[in-house]
Amino acid sequence: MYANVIVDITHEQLDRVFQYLIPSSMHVEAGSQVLVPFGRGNRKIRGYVIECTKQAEWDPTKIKEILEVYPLQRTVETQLIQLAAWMKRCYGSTMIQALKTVLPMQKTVKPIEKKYYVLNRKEDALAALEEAKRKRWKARVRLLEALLESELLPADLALQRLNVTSVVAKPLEAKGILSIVTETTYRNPLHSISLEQKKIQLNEDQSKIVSSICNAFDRGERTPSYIHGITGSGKTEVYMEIIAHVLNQNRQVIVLIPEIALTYQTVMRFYRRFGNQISILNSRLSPGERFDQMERARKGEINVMIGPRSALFTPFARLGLIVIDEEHEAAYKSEYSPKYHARETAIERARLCDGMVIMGSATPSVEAYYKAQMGSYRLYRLKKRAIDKSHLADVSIVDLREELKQGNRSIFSRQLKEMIKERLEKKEQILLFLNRRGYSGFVSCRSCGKSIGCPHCDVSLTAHRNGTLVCHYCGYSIPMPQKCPFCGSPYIAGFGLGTQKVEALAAQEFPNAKLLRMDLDTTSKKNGHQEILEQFASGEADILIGTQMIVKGHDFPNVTLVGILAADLSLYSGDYRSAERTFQLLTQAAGRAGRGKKPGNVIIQTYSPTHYSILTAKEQDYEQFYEQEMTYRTMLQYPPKGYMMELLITSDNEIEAENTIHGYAALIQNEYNGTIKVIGPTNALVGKIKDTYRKVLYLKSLKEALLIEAKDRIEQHYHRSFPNGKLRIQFDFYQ
DNA sequence: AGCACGCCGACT
DNA sequence: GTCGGCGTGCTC
Repeated sequence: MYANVIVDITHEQLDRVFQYLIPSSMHVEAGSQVLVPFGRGNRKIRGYVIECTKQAEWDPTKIKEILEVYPLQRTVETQLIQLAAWMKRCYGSTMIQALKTVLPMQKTVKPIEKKYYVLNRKEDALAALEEAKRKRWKARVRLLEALLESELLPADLALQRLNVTSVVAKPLEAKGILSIVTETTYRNPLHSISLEQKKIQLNEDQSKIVSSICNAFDRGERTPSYIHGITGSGKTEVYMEIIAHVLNQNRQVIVLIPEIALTYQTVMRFYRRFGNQISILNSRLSPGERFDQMERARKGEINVMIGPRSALFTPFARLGLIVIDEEHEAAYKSEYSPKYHARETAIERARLCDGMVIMGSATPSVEAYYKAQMGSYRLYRLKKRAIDKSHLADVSIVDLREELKQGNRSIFSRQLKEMIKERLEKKEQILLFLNRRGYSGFVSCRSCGKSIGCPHCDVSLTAHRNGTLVCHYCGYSIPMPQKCPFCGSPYIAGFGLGTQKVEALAAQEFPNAKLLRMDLDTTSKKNGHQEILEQFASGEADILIGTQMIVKGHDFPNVTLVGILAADLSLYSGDYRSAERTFQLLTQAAGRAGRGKKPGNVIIQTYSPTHYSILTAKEQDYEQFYEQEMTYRTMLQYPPKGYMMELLITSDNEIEAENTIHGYAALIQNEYNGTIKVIGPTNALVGKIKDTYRKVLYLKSLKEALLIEAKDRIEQHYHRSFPNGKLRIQFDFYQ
């Protein structure tokens, strides 16, 4: 028997599988950690066994034996490696990709342990430099000259700029001319914050849920819980009570929050309650700070980690609870291989450490709600808003087709205009929400209708403010042309409705209102996002205009009107989730109105006023939406009723990609005739990126296991025919 | 990464 | 010839 072993994930060149012989007396299994001889010097290093096989994929005479197996110990690392193996199996990535996802600390060890070369005595160095010059030791001269100039030289810089490796520095260190110093700094991005231990009073519904979940936890029941609570019903307080309960039992907690909702407000609430035992991960942290946070978690210096998707892999040894807030968020699904979903992965991680998962949302994903209905999760409901007298907003729909018939060509319907004026008089605030999903500022010709695309990718170029057209996939950029490159017509223009345009039109319509705009341009500087929200919250402006970002997680008690300018832009994006996304966006946006004690109004402007996602969003009736959506999904066997897998093939050779994917389609067609439905193959939505062709194939089945089997079969086939080719395959499971 | 191999200039 | 620095390429 042979073992396929991964020895090191920190260096690109070692980033593959090595095969070792398992001595007959030794018991080795997938997941074991082993000691193996490596390289010409047979230096002993640690490795992870990812699988055991009878197949020697290397010249058998050259395969070395495993030296030692470490007993399967229950450390966090072992658990995370097991989790990686599960991700590889379920999401169809390579083991290395999965390991890199769950063990991010290995990769960031480097910037933390920074190596420096430091000069000891100048005279010695000058003497050594003389000698080196005389003997023409070029690398040594380069190093010494650089050191005489700056005295302290980071080793990575020496390697990049001077082409000096540690081999050059070592003899100099031995002679005492320089020292090699490794610095391990501990950065702490947290500032100590005073605790205001304010006891929150839970209402009856909230405390019922808390005690039910806490009791289940104490009894050792580990079924995930789902809290379906309308916006503003106080889910966070419920989480915090349960977190406190779990912390009291000396267990640790991970809280997942989509990055977009991880606002100062939210963070402060957790700080006030749990103080210094919490830590926060976000994309603003440098890799070093990030690593430090993970290291503190491993050492048990903190007990609660709050962060986005990747916080799921915090190395807590006593993990007892994972909370997933805003469960429906698309950000919980990874875009990179392994394309894991945080919900499923959290449940598996919790299973491995005997922990529990709690999720919550006002608009659960259809997949999760289905599982709750099937009894896989315990379902709890919060139907009342936590603040007394605050009520759900009154929502009305405006048919934009009707407006047009009446001769109103403005982007504001008459009803919306009137209400805005009324609120402005009352000094109440307004949110204008632009549903821009799926829209990009592409440029097209009004004469011939052609749009200007990227020559390397199959997408339209996006117009930027500085007068250039940029490809968002590869960065290709050209100045905005004065006339159409196809027909020469001067009438080319950006198409669609941007936040800037809305701002300009609003300024025209309501000249006395103070406007604030929130989009990529105004938030790109550090904390721009935060600043704008605070400005608005403190009443510095009357109207806030923005996209998705303005509807997440921030409370504006003085907002009493939300206008949704074009509700259906997200409805026809052409995938089976578009209705769900539309419903979620509209409901979340509507939930922003009337968070304080004043009643709120919401106006939804749309061209499809009879679509069920818009009608049910108006009623703010999730159950109704769910019923209708499930009818549609059942009819077409989309998830969660059926399972679906996407196979993506990328190659710079289009014909090879085409042939291969047709081959796989035929293979599955033959092997699983009737049990797996094959759709395609076709070009991917973006058929070419950076001159690499992209072909996709969809497999649908009622049984998930069959799809995983099909994935394994395709994988085997791939390994046999393209051991190191440029053609790549990737899997994505929709669930 | 870390190690050995082999090239090539310098010293004896 | 031999010694040893320095660049390169491989590791099952």
